[in-house]
Amino acid sequence: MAVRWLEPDEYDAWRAYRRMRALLDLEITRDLAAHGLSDADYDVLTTLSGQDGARMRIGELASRMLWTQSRLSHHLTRMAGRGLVERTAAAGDDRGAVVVLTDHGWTVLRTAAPSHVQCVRENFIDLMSVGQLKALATVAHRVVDRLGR
Amino acid sequence: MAVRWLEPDEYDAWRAYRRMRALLDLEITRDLAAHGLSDADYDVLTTLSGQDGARMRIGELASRMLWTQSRLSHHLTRMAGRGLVERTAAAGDDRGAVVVLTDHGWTVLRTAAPSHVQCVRENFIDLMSVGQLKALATVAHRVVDRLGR
DNA sequence: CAAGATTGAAAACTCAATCTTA
DNA sequence: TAAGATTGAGTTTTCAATCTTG
Repeated sequence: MAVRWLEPDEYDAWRAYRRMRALLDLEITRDLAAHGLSDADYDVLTTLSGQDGARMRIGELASRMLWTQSRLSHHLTRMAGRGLVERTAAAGDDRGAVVVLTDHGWTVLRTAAPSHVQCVRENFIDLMSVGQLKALATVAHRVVDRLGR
Repeated sequence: MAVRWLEPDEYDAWRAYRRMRALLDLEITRDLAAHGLSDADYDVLTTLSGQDGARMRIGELASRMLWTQSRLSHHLTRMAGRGLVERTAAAGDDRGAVVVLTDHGWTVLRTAAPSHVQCVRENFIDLMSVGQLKALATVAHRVVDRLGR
């Protein structure tokens, strides 16, 4: 099978995409660190905050975040230790567990969010035209449709 | 200071972008793992392979990859242990060190590359129109210009 | 036995401290 | 003292094994 290597334009786009990601990640990490949060912490907090009662089954949270349950379990232990979340029993299934955002978790999230959103805006969203934003969204959705189970 | 939250379209694009990244990373990781490589390994190998003599000063390699020297140093120790790269002295500066791709490193890279490129093609590049590819590249370059040093 | 989740050990990454030469 | 790089300790992530309930 002959390999179809990337054309110059394709290779350039791929490399630029990779570099953008890396730089944006560094910037976001820096921004969140100022509020005492890691990227992972913030993902957990925002994902929970979007749910009714800010609570979720652990397995569901893990699959939503595309994390392994093991990773999430370890991470929740640390976050619970800092008072950001709490583990509670699942109603109707004694095997299951539910994580809930604590008041403190809410407070920290609300404190960090404005600066985070501004960071995303300044360094990503606001650098695009409407057409580019739309192109990005379209492409992203196609990739997600293809790879998302 | 009032926060400019993301508009629905912006939020959707941001979320889709994040999910695309995560899924694409998982797929690429899976593909490379079949050849015994991590994403980090592959980045080191390809970056080195693009240089004259497949050799680079360690500090230069670190900054090119946007890694800390510490991370790279630890990683090179492991890669050297597997025979993928070799540390050598830098000509003209006895403080410096140079990493070189070994023959084995080349072999592994050439073995893994075709499948990796196909993975990137199938799940990313080939899912875009020419216009979308161009939009992506433009945006990525803008972000890189803004955040890169 | 399968599902839901946790655990412990090993690998990878980060951070600050250290070592060596310019 | 600064530049180039490595080291060790602590944290996070991964991988496989385990525990508990359906």
